[in-house]
Amino acid sequence: MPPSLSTSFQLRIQDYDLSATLDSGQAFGWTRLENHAWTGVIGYQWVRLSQSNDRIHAEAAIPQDDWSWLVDYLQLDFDLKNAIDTFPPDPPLQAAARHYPGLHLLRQAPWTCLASFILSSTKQIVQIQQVYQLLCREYGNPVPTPPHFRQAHAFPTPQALANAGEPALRQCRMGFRAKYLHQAASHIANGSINLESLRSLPLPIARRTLTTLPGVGPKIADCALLFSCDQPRAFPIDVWIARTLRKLYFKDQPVPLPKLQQFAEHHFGPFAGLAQQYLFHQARKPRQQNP
DNA sequence: TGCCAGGCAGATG
DNA sequence: CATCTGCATGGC
Repeated sequence: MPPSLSTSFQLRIQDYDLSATLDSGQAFGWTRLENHAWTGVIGYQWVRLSQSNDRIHAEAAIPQDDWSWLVDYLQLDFDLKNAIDTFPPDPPLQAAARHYPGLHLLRQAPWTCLASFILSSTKQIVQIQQVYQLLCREYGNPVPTPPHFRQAHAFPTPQALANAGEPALRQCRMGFRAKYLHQAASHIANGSINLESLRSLPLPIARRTLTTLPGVGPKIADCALLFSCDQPRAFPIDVWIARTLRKLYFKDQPVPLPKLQQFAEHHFGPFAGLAQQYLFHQARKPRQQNP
């Protein structure tokens, strides 16, 4: 067996906060273990991730000779400092970015990401995580899992969810979103929309494509585009971000969503979506005064 | 207990 | 355009 084939992987890295990143409302399939470790499934790979000082540690279920899928998912090569340098010299944003050094954007699989955000509307993050896990266990393919860990499953394919049917999906506690998820899955499964192609389309075109799907409006479209389709200017505006933008930039006036969207795109620059992630994290997990 | 949650679609002025 | 409402479910 070549020495490069191993179930474990380590990488030295600066400016990466694994826990903040996995727990920032981008991806819903991660389970926090004790001592700051996480387990989840990337594609068809089970992984356990942890961080100590300047190292990311990964443990897979089966030996790997190529970890690029992990590097890609975690965006370990992404130059965070360079991106933050493009932010406007805007005190509230600069402060938010300083509060969460090392918070990155992930690069998820487009279908997994789109589907999980279809489930997200007017649901709390904890509930989205529950429904996500339920869907994986019911309709996802089992993946190799190390002993002493609960059997893991991949996220279900569009075909699997299309075949399941709306009433069955409703059993997974997603309520009225079952119809949206089922229709979206059917469209993707029959090829009328190619999610991978969104990665090379201009942002406005990619948006228009996604919002033709039932249950996908501007917010969910931008989540999928930002978190999985290489669209760093996408700027999802949910209730938290809307509140934050109104408070920080509009003196708490009731500015309508389209106006906020327009403002954000002009104000935050080429990595607007990353700025959004810092503002979101700060709004959702306000940190008590820094020492 | 009631309010609200990483919204959207359809209906009304 | 802008605003309003119904939609399921469950955490706090």
